[in-house]
Amino acid sequence: MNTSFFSVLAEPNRLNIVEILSNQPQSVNQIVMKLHIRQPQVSKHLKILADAGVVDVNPIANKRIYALKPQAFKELDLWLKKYRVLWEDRFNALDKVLEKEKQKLKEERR
Amino acid sequence: MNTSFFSVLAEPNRLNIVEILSNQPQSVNQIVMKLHIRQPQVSKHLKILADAGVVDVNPIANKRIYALKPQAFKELDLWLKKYRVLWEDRFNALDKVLEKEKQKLKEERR
DNA sequence: TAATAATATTCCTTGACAGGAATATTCCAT
DNA sequence: ATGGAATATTCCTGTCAAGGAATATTATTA
Repeated sequence: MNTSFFSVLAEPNRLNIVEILSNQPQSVNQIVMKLHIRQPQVSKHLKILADAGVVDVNPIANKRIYALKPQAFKELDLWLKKYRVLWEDRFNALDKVLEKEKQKLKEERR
Repeated sequence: MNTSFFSVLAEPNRLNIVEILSNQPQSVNQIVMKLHIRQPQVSKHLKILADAGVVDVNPIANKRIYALKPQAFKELDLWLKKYRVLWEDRFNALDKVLEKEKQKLKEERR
């Protein structure tokens, strides 16, 4: 996992755009109408999202239909797998580590 | 989902710290030794991570053991659920939307 | 209590990035 | 080819966040 996915979603308007596109692919103007920013900013954000591989474009007539790219989210899901043990593991690894640290301290003092 | 989780992980060193902590909770110095930045920066990044609820601290002697907070990752997982249909759905919604847009255009021309 | 280890904070500077405004580009219909 | 609709790009400015350096704080040990 690299940081580019996180950094593009760190901008509130871009996260909004992603949420909007999660309903269905749509054109720039459709997105503009659902946000409180102007068209040039939306185009800029879409470019950043496209460069990061989060969305892609399909031109239809003189409209451009933006859609989420499944691969990006698939990769995030894969990355997140590593962290599922955090809450799925029934027994808490933290307690064990802390206990071990305390033991080490005691031993050092002997 | 708010952007704070994404924005804290957008910084490469912080993402590194998270990956390091995914192995096990550990002290500031242990983290410093595994990165190429100095202790004050690590402390700063840890503070940002803590403020965002991604990590928390347990003091042991004069060390401070940082650990990932499961809840943060659980929330990301929950958010991501909405996007799983993107690659799990066998039939591709994009094609349908594009087809529909083309239809609309044709109808407008009549 | 003084010294030291471990960690946190402050101040400063610089670079990146978002929005506004204006303009450019692309595509389509006539 | 011309006009208009849809979208993209450029330039500018202000803000914010990261790193460096120095220093402060906290906790432990002697």
